[in-house]
Amino acid sequence: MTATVRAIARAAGVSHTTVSRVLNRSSAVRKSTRARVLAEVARLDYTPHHAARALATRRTRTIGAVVPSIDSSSNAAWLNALESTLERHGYALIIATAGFDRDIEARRGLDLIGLGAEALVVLGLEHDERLLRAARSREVPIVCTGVFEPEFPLPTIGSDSRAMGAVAMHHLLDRGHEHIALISGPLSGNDRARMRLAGALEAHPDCSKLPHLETSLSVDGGVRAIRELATMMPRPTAMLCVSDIPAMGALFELPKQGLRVPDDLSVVGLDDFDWAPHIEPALTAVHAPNDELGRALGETVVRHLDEGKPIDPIEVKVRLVERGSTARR
Amino acid sequence: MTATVRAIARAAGVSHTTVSRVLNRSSAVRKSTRARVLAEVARLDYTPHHAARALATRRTRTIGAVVPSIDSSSNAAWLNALESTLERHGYALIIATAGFDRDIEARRGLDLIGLGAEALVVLGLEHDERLLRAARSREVPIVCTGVFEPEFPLPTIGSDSRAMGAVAMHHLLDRGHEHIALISGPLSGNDRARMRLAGALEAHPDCSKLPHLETSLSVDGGVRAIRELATMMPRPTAMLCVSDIPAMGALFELPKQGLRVPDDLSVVGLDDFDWAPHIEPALTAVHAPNDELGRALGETVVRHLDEGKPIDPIEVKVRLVERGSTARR
DNA sequence: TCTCCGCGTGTTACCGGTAACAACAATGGA
DNA sequence: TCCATTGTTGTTACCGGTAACACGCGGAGA
Repeated sequence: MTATVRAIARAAGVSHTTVSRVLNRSSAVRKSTRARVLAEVARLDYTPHHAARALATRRTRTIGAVVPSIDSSSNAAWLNALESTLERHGYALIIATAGFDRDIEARRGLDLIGLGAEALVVLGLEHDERLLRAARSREVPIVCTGVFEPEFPLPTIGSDSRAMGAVAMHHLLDRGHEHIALISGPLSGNDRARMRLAGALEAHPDCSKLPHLETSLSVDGGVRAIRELATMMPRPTAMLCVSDIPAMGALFELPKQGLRVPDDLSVVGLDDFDWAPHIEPALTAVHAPNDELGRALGETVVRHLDEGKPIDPIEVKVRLVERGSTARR
Repeated sequence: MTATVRAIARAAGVSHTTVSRVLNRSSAVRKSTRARVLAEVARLDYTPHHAARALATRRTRTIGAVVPSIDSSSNAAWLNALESTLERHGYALIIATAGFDRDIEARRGLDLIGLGAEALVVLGLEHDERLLRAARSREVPIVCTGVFEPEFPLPTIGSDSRAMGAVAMHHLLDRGHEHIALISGPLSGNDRARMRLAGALEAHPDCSKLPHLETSLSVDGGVRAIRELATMMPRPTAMLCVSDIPAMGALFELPKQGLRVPDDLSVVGLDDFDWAPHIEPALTAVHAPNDELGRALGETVVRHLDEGKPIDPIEVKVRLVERGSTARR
């Protein structure tokens, strides 16, 4: 029932090609013809049929992203910025969720390629070979985000996960802490978390005996981790949270366990979410600029698709923001 | 370069229609033929061309959602559940962000329709007439979410925003509070917030003189609201946060202003995010089940598109969870 | 034996755009 | 006056699927 180029053409008394030309400014059209066509376009409330155009041009102007879940603060933030950036350039974003399962990630990635995604954004470095092969053979570029590894065969756009861990660890070491507990979410299927953790450990001169608590990636996970930590003897003098999400739970639970921050225990987080400056005590954290990340992703991918520029790795720099949750030992 | 039905057909020595039939089980195909075709499909790594299929079938199996932003906890949560639900039924979700601007929302909604979205999910009741008209004329169903209004001309799937406000207000009234401050994010362009607020006010016998602080929808907004509230004379004995996001900031800032919760001031929130039970004191809040909402949205839309069932309004029930942040006056 | 039916398959057209190419008029310089 | 060039438009094919229809064939029933 909806108008087509041919319907417009008939109404305006021209050929359907001329209508297409008017709509795409692809070649010269007489001013009067153009006006007549545009009038009919408006009158008949014409909207181009995306699938038809995609079929003819072999361009969908669609980008795919596969993430573990939409509703984790860090992903949501860069996805949001990515979507806005793409929109400004006339691209759409399709998001698929895959949890932390590599098989599912591959399946969803293949779905997106099948849907016509012209580029794929995925998290981290580890991906199923089937997905990589399919993307290569169909010439769909893959961008790995949430990490920065300039030597990696695929382009990475993100922050140096190892450095994030290391910066946080150095901060604690500088303040005289040695016995430092590490808290992280699940490491399986999450190489970003593993790299953050590894970066932190490597920065410690004697990392082999640092306690590491692996909990769920939730506020509640942080709470449970602290209950466990409270029983440790000797108690660590500091803790490093590989994600801010459990850090929030930790800051809530520590006082309940009779532990004052930072007097009894210093706490440092990675991510630096918006609540970090306001919680009591304010959380010292390594800031990961997710907005900047989303914009960088979008701009780079668009420049590649529109102008053929290569997708080069980009490091989104992090910085430590010192607040009240850490103190000299 | 990628394989097409015709390429498969040539390789398998059949017609391209037969290949299509094998892939869609649309009519009987001899077992041996079927096997031959499937072998070639696998060998040539064939993937259906989505745009071509969409053009021929006039189905895209794509749903659109227009939200203010992806990275607000409540939206992210139901979007996540919606995406998973749709995926299970073979549908893709395209998310567009529009802030709280009705014009932009209309533009982005039209974009999604142009992209071939078979249904549109939008937040709240107020929408640009152009968008509604376009959806109607193209027979794209629109579902309003984040609200429940059975009498509204468009189907609504969500929680009764007024009731959320009312439940919270009654809780405070029951505990003997009368002088109750209301804190909300920006009301402009956000009818859900306005309805929550209205519901709360209407539940109060003498609502005309209740103070209302409109701040930004952020933790920082809550902090600033409390700084303002601390100067009020006489000071309210309770506050009702129309969203949990500023509620977090409020709970952080209140002790800094020398106000103890709940002794000096009771606090109740709407939404009940995951941190609510863990913050100190634990936040009494009206729980909005966003996961359930996302699933309900997905199932209903899919049932409509796949089975022709009507999209009926669905109320996602809320409940008050009483915790430590509210007390008898 | 003949007809009818259903199964399996191919032929052909169509979905709604874009693009290569042809056609034709008007213009301008030789 | 003639030809090359430019500007404007139409013809036709094609992108990669799906679907209506036709057709040949074998078996069942009359």
